[in-house]
Amino acid sequence: MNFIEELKERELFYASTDEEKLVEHLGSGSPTTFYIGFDPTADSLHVGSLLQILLMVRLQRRGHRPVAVVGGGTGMIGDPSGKSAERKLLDEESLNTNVKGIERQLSHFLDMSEGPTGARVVNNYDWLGRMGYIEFLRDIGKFFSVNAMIAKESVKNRLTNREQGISYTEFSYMLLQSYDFLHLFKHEGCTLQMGGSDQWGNITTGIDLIRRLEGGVAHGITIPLLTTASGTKFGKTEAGTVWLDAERTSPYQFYQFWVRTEDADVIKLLKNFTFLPIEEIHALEEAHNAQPGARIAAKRLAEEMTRMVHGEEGLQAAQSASKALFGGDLDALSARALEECFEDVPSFALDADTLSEGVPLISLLADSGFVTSRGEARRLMKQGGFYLNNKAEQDQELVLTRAHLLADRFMVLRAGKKRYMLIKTA
RNA sequence: GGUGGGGUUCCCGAGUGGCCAAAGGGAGCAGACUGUAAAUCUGCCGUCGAAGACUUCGGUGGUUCGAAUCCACCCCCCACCA
Repeated sequence: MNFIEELKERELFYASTDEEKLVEHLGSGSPTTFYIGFDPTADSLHVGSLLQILLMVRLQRRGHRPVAVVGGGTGMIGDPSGKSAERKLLDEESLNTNVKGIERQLSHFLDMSEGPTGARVVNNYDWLGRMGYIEFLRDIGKFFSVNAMIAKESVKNRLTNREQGISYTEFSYMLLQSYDFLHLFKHEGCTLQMGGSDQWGNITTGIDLIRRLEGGVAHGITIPLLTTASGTKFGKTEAGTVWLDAERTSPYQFYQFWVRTEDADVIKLLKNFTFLPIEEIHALEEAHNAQPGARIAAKRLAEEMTRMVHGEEGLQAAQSASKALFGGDLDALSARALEECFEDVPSFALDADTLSEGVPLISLLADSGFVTSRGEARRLMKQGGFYLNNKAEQDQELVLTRAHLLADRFMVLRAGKKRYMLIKTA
């Protein structure tokens, strides 16, 4: 099975340039160098970009050579594709921090070893940053037709939008991305760019540029943008974006994110994100349909993803914490089991002396960050959604003392069915 | 630089002197139903609180008993023209 077929089978194919030639190119026996660009809008990548990373991994495993371009230069501009509003520009310092963080994460997934298929991470600021404006206009700008540029969907939307226009800066974005491709073609022998379907215009423009300036042949593949069956943004939870960095999204939270995948999405996500053989995914689908309540597929998805991102150790922590919290009777849990949860579950340290004097529950809820305000704490309790140590608690005047501790050290706060926080005395 | 249109609570978006903490929708949170799913229904959704009080409608200063709403100046965004 060739790469394109693999992508199609995994619902990861959206469009490509001449498919026949592309397949031939990739199957020639020698490694093809390909690239994907990453936006340095934060110092960590999130589950959305993970899909792109895994795409690189898939192709690298087939004996090709990945180049990850971190957009240190283009990040200063902002891609108008898929955006309805002008982007805020990042300053150089935070950009640098972000670039470093992303580089570190990419190296976790890609094989960075020396050799013909060893991955590289490059920063396009290295070539864009030192290019002069006049030089750019003369050498590159000359080859772009404004007529063609304004016909691009991404630009057209912003052009016809009366409320939100497009700045010259953003308008120039596609030139820079095209230049990236050209640069990589010349210096890295890169002949393939991949990206989300919103990148199609930018990719083809780059291919055109390579043909015109170098007479070279380059290719492009796009994959579908991630959406969920219920139309919400993928990769967001009540706590915000799901990051790959354990500091930002703990393995427990990461695991939980995947466990809660909607039925309608779970099989697609298994195909998109995991390396499980397609036959195994089909088997999971059957098992799921046979007894959907068991959430077999979602648990497997969570397991695979957590292991992939946080390792076996992270997976163990996430699973044991999940088991402890969703297992039922907290009283039966040992201090040790609770302690293990702390590594991962959001927690808050409470001063033991303060507790001896008594702490109003409402205050603790707000101060620990469990809820955003005292008003919300009251609301939560009034509506019956609050649990202290897994027992419903509606007394808004309750003052906590040492008597409320589990195993003499802990308290477990819970909102609704699934949001937990552990309070630990110190 | 000119003309016109805008900047409202997380987002979109009503509101043009008191009835406005501010319609409606979305997002979010909780409850019911469930399977840590979806859909649906219900409640909540500025802060503190028992009531009630306090802060908010780009900024600053005015007018007024009273302003998100009127006036002045300023800042920012958009469109068209130059």
